Amino acid sequence: MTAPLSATGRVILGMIARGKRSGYEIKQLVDRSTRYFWAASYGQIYPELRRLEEAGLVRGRSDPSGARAKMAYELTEEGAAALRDWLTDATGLTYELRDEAMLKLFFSDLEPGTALETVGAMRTLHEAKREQLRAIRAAAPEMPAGPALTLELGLGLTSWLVDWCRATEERLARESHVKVEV
Amino acid sequence: MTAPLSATGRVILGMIARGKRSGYEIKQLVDRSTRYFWAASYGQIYPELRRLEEAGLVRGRSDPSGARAKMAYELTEEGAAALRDWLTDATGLTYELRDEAMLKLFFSDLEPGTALETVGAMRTLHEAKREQLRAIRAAAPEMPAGPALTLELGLGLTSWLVDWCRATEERLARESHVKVEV
DNA sequence: AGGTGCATGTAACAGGTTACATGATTAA
DNA sequence: TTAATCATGTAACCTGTTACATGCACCT
Repeated sequence: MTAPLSATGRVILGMIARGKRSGYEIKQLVDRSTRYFWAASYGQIYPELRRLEEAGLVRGRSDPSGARAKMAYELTEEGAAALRDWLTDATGLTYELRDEAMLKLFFSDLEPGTALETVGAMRTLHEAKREQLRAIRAAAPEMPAGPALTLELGLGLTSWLVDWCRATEERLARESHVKVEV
Repeated sequence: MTAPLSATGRVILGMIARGKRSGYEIKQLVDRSTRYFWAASYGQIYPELRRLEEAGLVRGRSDPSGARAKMAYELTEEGAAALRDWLTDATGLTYELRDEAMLKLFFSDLEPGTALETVGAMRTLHEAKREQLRAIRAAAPEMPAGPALTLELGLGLTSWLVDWCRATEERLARESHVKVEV
Protein backbone atom coordinates (compact mmCIF):
# COMPACT_ATOMS: atom_id res chain seq x y z
CA MET A 1 0.00 0.00 0.00
CA THR A 2 2.18 2.87 -1.25
CA ALA A 3 1.08 6.48 -1.56
CA PRO A 4 -0.91 7.30 -4.71
CA LEU A 5 1.07 9.09 -7.41
CA SER A 6 0.19 12.61 -8.50
CA ALA A 7 -0.52 13.21 -12.17
CA THR A 8 2.86 14.58 -13.14
CA GLY A 9 4.61 12.27 -10.69
CA ARG A 10 3.57 9.32 -12.85
CA VAL A 11 5.42 10.53 -15.94
CA ILE A 12 8.44 11.54 -13.93
CA LEU A 13 8.79 8.21 -12.17
CA GLY A 14 8.31 6.36 -15.43
CA MET A 15 10.90 8.45 -17.23
CA ILE A 16 13.40 8.00 -14.41
CA ALA A 17 12.75 4.25 -14.58
CA ARG A 18 13.60 4.50 -18.29
CA GLY A 19 16.94 5.99 -17.33
CA LYS A 20 16.39 9.71 -17.76
CA ARG A 21 17.72 11.34 -14.67
CA SER A 22 17.51 15.13 -14.74
CA GLY A 23 14.46 17.41 -14.96
CA TYR A 24 15.75 18.72 -18.25
CA GLU A 25 16.13 15.25 -19.73
CA ILE A 26 12.66 14.26 -18.56
CA LYS A 27 11.18 17.28 -20.28
CA GLN A 28 13.06 16.49 -23.49
CA LEU A 29 11.80 12.94 -23.54
CA VAL A 30 8.21 13.90 -22.70
CA ASP A 31 8.23 16.38 -25.58
CA ARG A 32 9.37 13.67 -27.97
CA SER A 33 7.01 10.97 -26.77
CA THR A 34 4.05 11.31 -24.38
CA ARG A 35 3.26 14.94 -25.10
CA TYR A 36 0.46 13.99 -27.51
CA PHE A 37 -1.58 12.41 -24.73
CA TRP A 38 0.20 13.61 -21.58
CA ALA A 39 2.15 16.87 -21.49
CA ALA A 40 4.39 18.28 -18.76
CA SER A 41 6.12 21.64 -18.32
CA TYR A 42 9.19 22.69 -16.34
CA GLY A 43 6.85 24.53 -13.98
CA GLN A 44 5.46 21.13 -13.04
CA ILE A 45 8.51 18.95 -13.30
CA TYR A 46 10.98 20.73 -11.05
CA PRO A 47 8.66 21.30 -8.06
CA GLU A 48 7.30 17.77 -8.48
CA LEU A 49 10.79 16.26 -8.42
CA ARG A 50 11.33 17.98 -5.10
CA ARG A 51 8.03 16.68 -3.74
CA LEU A 52 8.84 13.16 -4.90
CA GLU A 53 12.17 13.38 -3.14
CA GLU A 54 10.51 14.60 0.07
CA ALA A 55 8.08 11.69 -0.22
CA GLY A 56 11.03 9.33 -0.57
CA LEU A 57 10.13 8.07 -4.04
CA VAL A 58 13.23 9.39 -5.78
CA ARG A 59 16.73 10.18 -4.63
CA GLY A 60 18.70 13.01 -6.23
CA ARG A 61 22.34 13.84 -6.06
CA SER A 62 24.33 16.55 -7.72
CA ASP A 63 26.10 15.35 -10.85
CA PRO A 64 27.61 18.44 -12.48
CA SER A 65 29.35 18.41 -15.85
CA GLY A 66 32.19 20.80 -15.18
CA ALA A 67 30.79 23.96 -13.63
CA ARG A 68 27.32 23.30 -15.09
CA ALA A 69 24.87 22.16 -12.42
CA LYS A 70 22.94 18.95 -12.97
CA MET A 71 20.85 16.73 -10.75
CA ALA A 72 20.79 12.98 -11.24
CA TYR A 73 17.64 11.34 -9.90
CA GLU A 74 17.03 7.65 -9.45
CA LEU A 75 14.14 5.61 -8.08
CA THR A 76 14.17 4.46 -4.48
CA GLU A 77 12.64 1.11 -3.51
CA GLU A 78 9.45 2.99 -2.57
CA GLY A 79 9.48 4.82 -5.90
CA ALA A 80 9.80 1.59 -7.86
CA ALA A 81 6.97 0.10 -5.80
CA ALA A 82 4.74 3.15 -6.38
CA LEU A 83 5.38 2.91 -10.12
CA ARG A 84 4.56 -0.81 -10.09
CA ASP A 85 1.38 -0.19 -8.10
CA TRP A 86 0.24 2.44 -10.53
CA LEU A 87 1.03 0.31 -13.60
CA THR A 88 -0.70 -2.71 -12.13
CA ASP A 89 -3.92 -0.89 -11.26
CA ALA A 90 -6.18 -0.52 -14.30
CA THR A 91 -9.03 1.35 -12.55
CA GLY A 92 -10.01 5.01 -12.50
CA LEU A 93 -8.11 6.05 -15.62
CA THR A 94 -8.42 9.78 -16.27
CA TYR A 95 -9.44 10.76 -19.76
CA GLU A 96 -9.85 14.41 -20.63
CA LEU A 97 -10.22 15.97 -24.01
CA ARG A 98 -10.53 19.63 -24.94
CA ASP A 99 -10.97 19.93 -28.67
CA GLU A 100 -11.96 23.38 -29.86
CA ALA A 101 -12.36 22.24 -33.46
CA MET A 102 -15.08 19.81 -32.39
CA LEU A 103 -16.73 22.54 -30.36
CA LYS A 104 -16.83 24.82 -33.39
CA LEU A 105 -18.20 21.96 -35.43
CA PHE A 106 -20.90 21.47 -32.82
CA PHE A 107 -22.02 25.06 -33.25
CA SER A 108 -21.28 25.27 -36.97
CA ASP A 109 -24.95 25.37 -38.01
CA LEU A 110 -25.33 28.66 -36.10
CA GLU A 111 -23.19 30.32 -38.77
CA PRO A 112 -23.90 28.59 -42.07
CA GLY A 113 -20.90 27.73 -44.18
CA THR A 114 -18.37 27.45 -41.35
CA ALA A 115 -18.51 23.65 -41.04
CA LEU A 116 -16.44 23.04 -44.15
CA GLU A 117 -13.70 25.45 -43.09
CA THR A 118 -13.62 24.08 -39.53
CA VAL A 119 -13.28 20.50 -40.73
CA GLY A 120 -10.51 21.66 -43.06
CA ALA A 121 -8.62 23.30 -40.19
CA MET A 122 -9.14 20.18 -38.11
CA ARG A 123 -7.68 18.04 -40.87
CA THR A 124 -4.63 20.30 -41.20
CA LEU A 125 -4.00 19.96 -37.46
CA HIS A 126 -4.23 16.18 -37.45
CA GLU A 127 -2.15 15.90 -40.59
CA ALA A 128 0.59 17.90 -38.89
CA LYS A 129 0.41 15.68 -35.82
CA ARG A 130 0.58 12.57 -38.01
CA GLU A 131 3.70 13.89 -39.72
CA GLN A 132 5.33 14.55 -36.35
CA LEU A 133 4.54 11.04 -35.19
CA ARG A 134 5.93 9.62 -38.43
CA ALA A 135 9.12 11.62 -37.91
CA ILE A 136 9.44 10.23 -34.39
CA ARG A 137 9.02 6.70 -35.69
CA ALA A 138 11.56 7.26 -38.44
CA ALA A 139 14.07 8.77 -36.02
CA ALA A 140 13.89 5.80 -33.65
CA PRO A 141 13.18 2.56 -35.51
CA GLU A 142 14.04 0.54 -32.41
CA MET A 143 12.03 1.38 -29.32
CA PRO A 144 10.61 -0.40 -26.25
CA ALA A 145 7.28 -2.19 -26.57
CA GLY A 146 5.29 0.45 -24.64
CA PRO A 147 6.33 3.46 -26.69
CA ALA A 148 5.92 1.38 -29.86
CA LEU A 149 2.32 0.55 -28.92
CA THR A 150 1.33 4.15 -28.16
CA LEU A 151 3.04 5.40 -31.30
CA GLU A 152 1.12 2.88 -33.36
CA LEU A 153 -2.11 3.90 -31.65
CA GLY A 154 -1.43 7.60 -32.17
CA LEU A 155 -0.60 7.07 -35.81
CA GLY A 156 -3.73 5.00 -36.40
CA LEU A 157 -5.92 7.48 -34.57
CA THR A 158 -4.67 10.55 -36.39
CA SER A 159 -4.90 8.72 -39.71
CA TRP A 160 -8.50 7.81 -39.01
CA LEU A 161 -9.23 11.42 -38.12
CA VAL A 162 -7.60 12.76 -41.27
CA ASP A 163 -9.65 10.34 -43.37
CA TRP A 164 -12.87 11.31 -41.60
CA CYS A 165 -12.15 14.98 -42.18
CA ARG A 166 -11.43 14.40 -45.86
CA ALA A 167 -14.62 12.37 -46.35
CA THR A 168 -16.67 14.92 -44.46
CA GLU A 169 -15.22 17.80 -46.43
CA GLU A 170 -16.22 16.07 -49.65
CA ARG A 171 -19.72 15.43 -48.36
CA LEU A 172 -20.19 18.99 -47.14
CA ALA A 173 -18.90 20.38 -50.42
CA ARG A 174 -21.24 18.11 -52.38
CA GLU A 175 -24.22 19.08 -50.26
CA SER A 176 -23.62 22.80 -50.60
CA HIS A 177 -23.10 22.30 -54.33
CA VAL A 178 -26.43 20.50 -54.67
CA LYS A 179 -28.09 23.25 -52.68
CA VAL A 180 -26.73 25.87 -55.04
CA GLU A 181 -27.63 23.91 -58.16
CA VAL A 182 -31.23 23.01 -57.30
CA MET B 1 -12.99 43.51 -33.97
CA THR B 2 -14.84 42.18 -30.95
CA ALA B 3 -13.17 40.98 -27.76
CA PRO B 4 -11.82 37.40 -27.86
CA LEU B 5 -13.99 34.83 -26.10
CA SER B 6 -12.74 32.96 -23.06
CA ALA B 7 -12.76 29.17 -23.18
CA THR B 8 -15.95 28.62 -21.22
CA GLY B 9 -17.50 31.75 -22.70
CA ARG B 10 -17.57 30.01 -26.09
CA VAL B 11 -19.79 27.17 -24.96
CA ILE B 12 -22.03 29.50 -23.01
CA LEU B 13 -22.59 31.88 -25.89
CA GLY B 14 -23.25 29.00 -28.25
CA MET B 15 -25.71 27.35 -25.90
CA ILE B 16 -27.56 30.62 -25.37
CA ALA B 17 -27.69 31.05 -29.15
CA ARG B 18 -29.29 27.57 -29.27
CA GLY B 19 -31.99 28.85 -26.93
CA LYS B 20 -30.83 27.63 -23.52
CA ARG B 21 -31.09 30.56 -21.22
CA SER B 22 -30.18 29.74 -17.61
CA GLY B 23 -26.90 28.53 -16.14
CA TYR B 24 -28.60 25.36 -15.05
CA GLU B 25 -29.96 24.64 -18.52
CA ILE B 26 -26.58 25.31 -20.11
CA LYS B 27 -24.96 22.80 -17.77
CA GLN B 28 -27.62 20.21 -18.56
CA LEU B 29 -27.12 20.58 -22.28
CA VAL B 30 -23.33 20.54 -22.05
CA ASP B 31 -23.53 17.29 -20.08
CA ARG B 32 -25.67 15.71 -22.76
CA SER B 33 -23.68 16.95 -25.73
CA THR B 34 -20.27 18.63 -25.75
CA ARG B 35 -18.96 17.09 -22.54
CA TYR B 36 -17.02 14.43 -24.45
CA PHE B 37 -14.77 17.02 -26.00
CA TRP B 38 -15.52 20.16 -24.00
CA ALA B 39 -16.74 20.01 -20.39
CA ALA B 40 -17.97 22.80 -18.12
CA SER B 41 -18.86 22.95 -14.43
CA TYR B 42 -21.14 25.25 -12.44
CA GLY B 43 -18.05 26.75 -10.86
CA GLN B 44 -17.12 28.03 -14.30
CA ILE B 45 -20.53 28.73 -15.77
CA TYR B 46 -22.05 31.04 -13.17
CA PRO B 47 -19.05 33.36 -12.73
CA GLU B 48 -18.52 33.38 -16.50
CA LEU B 49 -22.14 34.37 -17.15
CA ARG B 50 -21.58 37.35 -14.90
CA ARG B 51 -18.37 38.28 -16.70
CA LEU B 52 -20.08 37.96 -20.07
CA GLU B 53 -22.83 40.27 -18.87
CA GLU B 54 -20.28 42.81 -17.60
CA ALA B 55 -18.59 42.62 -20.99
CA GLY B 56 -21.95 43.29 -22.65
CA LEU B 57 -22.10 39.99 -24.56
CA VAL B 58 -25.20 38.65 -22.83
CA ARG B 59 -28.14 40.26 -21.12
CA GLY B 60 -29.84 38.56 -18.18
CA ARG B 61 -33.14 39.24 -16.54
CA SER B 62 -34.89 37.49 -13.71
CA ASP B 63 -37.50 35.01 -14.88
CA PRO B 64 -38.69 33.15 -11.79
CA SER B 65 -41.13 30.23 -11.88
CA GLY B 66 -43.16 30.93 -8.79
CA ALA B 67 -40.85 31.60 -5.88
CA ARG B 68 -38.00 29.67 -7.56
CA ALA B 69 -35.32 32.01 -8.84
CA LYS B 70 -34.24 31.72 -12.44
CA MET B 71 -32.20 33.89 -14.74
CA ALA B 72 -32.95 34.11 -18.44
CA TYR B 73 -29.96 35.13 -20.53
CA GLU B 74 -29.97 36.15 -24.16
CA LEU B 75 -27.30 37.32 -26.59
CA THR B 76 -26.74 41.02 -27.18
CA GLU B 77 -25.70 42.30 -30.61
CA GLU B 78 -22.09 42.24 -29.40
CA GLY B 79 -22.51 38.70 -28.10
CA ALA B 80 -23.88 37.48 -31.41
CA ALA B 81 -20.99 39.21 -33.20
CA ALA B 82 -18.40 37.65 -30.85
CA LEU B 83 -19.89 34.22 -31.46
CA ARG B 84 -19.83 34.80 -35.23
CA ASP B 85 -16.22 35.99 -35.06
CA TRP B 86 -15.18 32.93 -33.13
CA LEU B 87 -17.01 30.52 -35.46
CA THR B 88 -15.62 32.19 -38.56
CA ASP B 89 -12.01 32.08 -37.38
CA ALA B 90 -10.46 28.66 -37.98
CA THR B 91 -7.00 29.46 -36.56
CA GLY B 92 -5.36 28.63 -33.23
CA LEU B 93 -7.67 25.78 -32.27
CA THR B 94 -6.82 24.38 -28.83
CA TYR B 95 -6.44 20.63 -28.64
CA GLU B 96 -5.55 19.02 -25.34
CA LEU B 97 -5.65 15.38 -24.40
CA ARG B 98 -4.85 13.72 -21.10
CA ASP B 99 -5.23 9.99 -21.46
CA GLU B 100 -3.90 8.00 -18.52
CA ALA B 101 -4.56 4.68 -20.25
CA MET B 102 -2.18 5.66 -23.04
CA LEU B 103 0.38 6.78 -20.48
CA LYS B 104 0.22 3.40 -18.76
CA LEU B 105 0.53 1.72 -22.11
CA PHE B 106 3.61 3.82 -22.82
CA PHE B 107 5.27 2.51 -19.67
CA SER B 108 3.76 -0.98 -19.84
CA ASP B 109 7.05 -2.68 -20.71
CA LEU B 110 8.48 -1.55 -17.37
CA GLU B 111 6.15 -4.00 -15.67
CA PRO B 112 5.74 -6.99 -17.98
CA GLY B 113 2.23 -8.30 -18.44
CA THR B 114 0.39 -5.05 -17.74
CA ALA B 115 -0.12 -4.05 -21.37
CA LEU B 116 -2.93 -6.54 -21.94
CA GLU B 117 -4.84 -5.44 -18.87
CA THR B 118 -4.37 -1.75 -19.65
CA VAL B 119 -5.65 -2.16 -23.20
CA GLY B 120 -8.60 -4.10 -21.80
CA ALA B 121 -9.45 -1.29 -19.38
CA MET B 122 -9.07 1.19 -22.21
CA ARG B 123 -11.50 -0.77 -24.34
CA THR B 124 -14.06 -0.94 -21.52
CA LEU B 125 -13.89 2.84 -21.16
CA HIS B 126 -14.37 3.54 -24.85
CA GLU B 127 -17.13 0.95 -25.11
CA ALA B 128 -18.99 2.72 -22.32
CA LYS B 129 -18.54 6.06 -24.04
CA ARG B 130 -19.77 4.59 -27.30
CA GLU B 131 -22.89 3.28 -25.59
CA GLN B 132 -23.57 6.70 -24.10
CA LEU B 133 -23.21 8.34 -27.49
CA ARG B 134 -25.55 5.77 -29.02
CA ALA B 135 -28.09 6.48 -26.30
CA ILE B 136 -27.88 10.19 -27.05
CA ARG B 137 -28.43 9.54 -30.74
CA ALA B 138 -31.37 7.25 -30.05
CA ALA B 139 -32.95 9.77 -27.67
CA ALA B 140 -32.79 12.60 -30.21
CA PRO B 141 -33.15 11.30 -33.75
CA GLU B 142 -33.65 14.85 -35.04
CA MET B 143 -30.87 17.27 -34.26
CA PRO B 144 -29.18 20.30 -35.84
CA ALA B 145 -26.41 19.70 -38.35
CA GLY B 146 -23.56 20.68 -35.99
CA PRO B 147 -24.44 18.31 -33.14
CA ALA B 148 -25.17 15.58 -35.70
CA LEU B 149 -21.67 15.96 -37.16
CA THR B 150 -19.88 15.82 -33.82
CA LEU B 151 -21.97 12.88 -32.69
CA GLU B 152 -21.09 11.01 -35.85
CA LEU B 153 -17.42 11.85 -35.35
CA GLY B 154 -17.50 10.78 -31.70
CA LEU B 155 -19.19 7.51 -32.57
CA GLY B 156 -16.73 6.79 -35.36
CA LEU B 157 -13.77 7.62 -33.19
CA THR B 158 -14.79 5.52 -30.22
CA SER B 159 -15.66 2.63 -32.52
CA TRP B 160 -12.22 2.81 -34.11
CA LEU B 161 -10.64 2.84 -30.66
CA VAL B 162 -12.67 -0.15 -29.47
CA ASP B 163 -11.64 -2.07 -32.57
CA TRP B 164 -7.98 -1.18 -32.11
CA CYS B 165 -8.09 -2.30 -28.49
CA ARG B 166 -9.71 -5.59 -29.44
CA ALA B 167 -7.17 -6.29 -32.17
CA THR B 168 -4.29 -5.34 -29.90
CA GLU B 169 -5.58 -7.52 -27.09
CA GLU B 170 -5.66 -10.46 -29.45
CA ARG B 171 -2.16 -9.76 -30.67
CA LEU B 172 -0.76 -9.37 -27.14
CA ALA B 173 -2.47 -12.56 -26.01
CA ARG B 174 -1.10 -14.44 -29.01
CA GLU B 175 2.42 -13.13 -28.44
CA SER B 176 2.49 -14.08 -24.77
CA HIS B 177 1.06 -17.49 -25.72
CA VAL B 178 3.83 -18.08 -28.22
CA LYS B 179 6.38 -17.02 -25.67
CA VAL B 180 5.07 -19.56 -23.20
CA GLU B 181 4.90 -22.34 -25.76
CA VAL B 182 8.37 -21.99 -27.31
C1' DA C 1 31.61 37.85 -29.91
C1' DG C 2 27.37 35.77 -30.26
C1' DG C 3 23.97 32.26 -30.88
C1' DT C 4 22.36 27.78 -29.58
C1' DG C 5 21.81 24.17 -26.40
C1' DC C 6 22.16 22.43 -21.58
C1' DA C 7 20.37 23.02 -17.04
C1' DT C 8 17.79 24.83 -13.03
C1' DG C 9 14.28 27.25 -11.13
C1' DT C 10 10.15 30.51 -9.78
C1' DA C 11 6.21 33.96 -9.78
C1' DA C 12 2.11 35.21 -11.76
C1' DC C 13 -1.60 33.75 -13.90
C1' DA C 14 -5.34 30.94 -16.05
C1' DG C 15 -8.45 27.53 -15.99
C1' DG C 16 -11.01 24.26 -13.90
C1' DT C 17 -13.09 20.85 -10.15
C1' DT C 18 -15.16 19.66 -5.72
C1' DA C 19 -17.63 20.30 -2.03
C1' DC C 20 -20.59 22.87 0.14
C1' DA C 21 -24.67 26.05 1.24
C1' DT C 22 -29.32 27.38 0.19
C1' DG C 23 -33.96 26.85 -0.97
C1' DA C 24 -38.26 25.91 -4.09
C1' DT C 25 -40.99 22.44 -6.66
C1' DT C 26 -42.69 18.08 -8.03
C1' DA C 27 -43.67 13.24 -8.16
C1' DA C 28 -43.90 8.84 -5.49
C1' DT D 1 -43.14 12.88 3.91
C1' DT D 2 -39.40 12.26 1.43
C1' DA D 3 -36.57 11.93 -2.43
C1' DA D 4 -35.45 13.78 -6.76
C1' DT D 5 -35.04 17.62 -9.62
C1' DC D 6 -34.75 22.58 -10.50
C1' DA D 7 -31.89 26.51 -9.65
C1' DT D 8 -28.19 29.60 -7.98
C1' DG D 9 -23.97 30.48 -6.20
C1' DT D 10 -19.11 30.47 -3.76
C1' DA D 11 -14.67 29.15 -1.39
C1' DA D 12 -10.95 26.23 -1.31
C1' DC D 13 -8.26 23.69 -3.88
C1' DC D 14 -5.62 21.53 -7.67
C1' DT D 15 -3.22 21.44 -11.79
C1' DG D 16 -0.96 23.36 -15.18
C1' DT D 17 1.09 27.12 -18.45
C1' DT D 18 3.82 31.27 -19.59
C1' DA D 19 7.20 34.20 -19.03
C1' DC D 20 11.01 35.31 -16.94
C1' DA D 21 15.76 35.01 -14.59
C1' DT D 22 20.23 32.87 -14.34
C1' DG D 23 24.43 30.97 -15.97
C1' DC D 24 27.71 27.48 -18.21
C1' DA D 25 29.40 25.12 -22.47
C1' DC D 26 30.16 24.66 -27.15
C1' DC D 27 30.46 25.83 -31.89
C1' DT D 28 31.30 29.19 -35.56
